[in-house]
Amino acid sequence: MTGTPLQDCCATVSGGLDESQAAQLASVFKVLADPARLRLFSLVASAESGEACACDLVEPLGRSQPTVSHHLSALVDAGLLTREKRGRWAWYRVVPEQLAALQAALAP
Amino acid sequence: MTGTPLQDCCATVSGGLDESQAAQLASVFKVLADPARLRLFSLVASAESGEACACDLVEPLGRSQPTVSHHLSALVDAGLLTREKRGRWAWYRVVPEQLAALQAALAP
DNA sequence: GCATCAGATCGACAGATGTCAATATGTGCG
DNA sequence: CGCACATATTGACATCTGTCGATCTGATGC
Repeated sequence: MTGTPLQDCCATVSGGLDESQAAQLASVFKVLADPARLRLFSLVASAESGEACACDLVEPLGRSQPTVSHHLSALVDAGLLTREKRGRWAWYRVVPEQLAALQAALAP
Repeated sequence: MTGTPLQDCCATVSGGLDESQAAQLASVFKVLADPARLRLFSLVASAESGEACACDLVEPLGRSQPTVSHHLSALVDAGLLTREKRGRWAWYRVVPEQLAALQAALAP
């Protein structure tokens, strides 16, 4: 889970991926392939202000605080979210570029 | 892994998914979250005729025949590919609707 | 300094997953 | 029928992964 940009350009899923390209793309999908992370991501994405505090994510997810922190780190490592610590709190925002890159990878 | 259509309409990732929606969407991502399956899918997607025979997929993937068959079944179960048996051979095609649904789920 | 709070990290553990060898199923051909 | 071939299924195994409780790290406020 590198967080590096998904591809230089236009290496879509329909193009005959080699093993390393496939591994890289798969690693990003893997992060989204979990209900907890998917819900965390959607919670951040649907935040009014464009960002969400970790403290507001534990309760709606219904999982322990360490688990939420773990999943948020995975989303950050995958380049899907950014984390900014302000005082005691951690604020998360979506990375539209990575979302767009994923979407592009699925384009025929 | 049901293969049911991904959503009735417009339940994007940015909309506050509930647990069951998230689980369903995650199960499709999970199938793509593996290099072997991603490469199989891209091989089928890039086939000239729009379909590919399983016999032509084992060698380029570099994995055993049972493993390839296993992954192809997963892709079919997820609704990403269809399988048609003709004689001794099995032919696979992509399901554009499911691909489009996935793409739509990532739309902001 | 000290107590408190938010969040990250660690350690452990049950359950899921990818892989292969062996075997089964089913199809076409003499 | 009987053999060869293409796939699918089964069983076993090592590895990965999600989860939690306990603990550590920092920041705030008295």
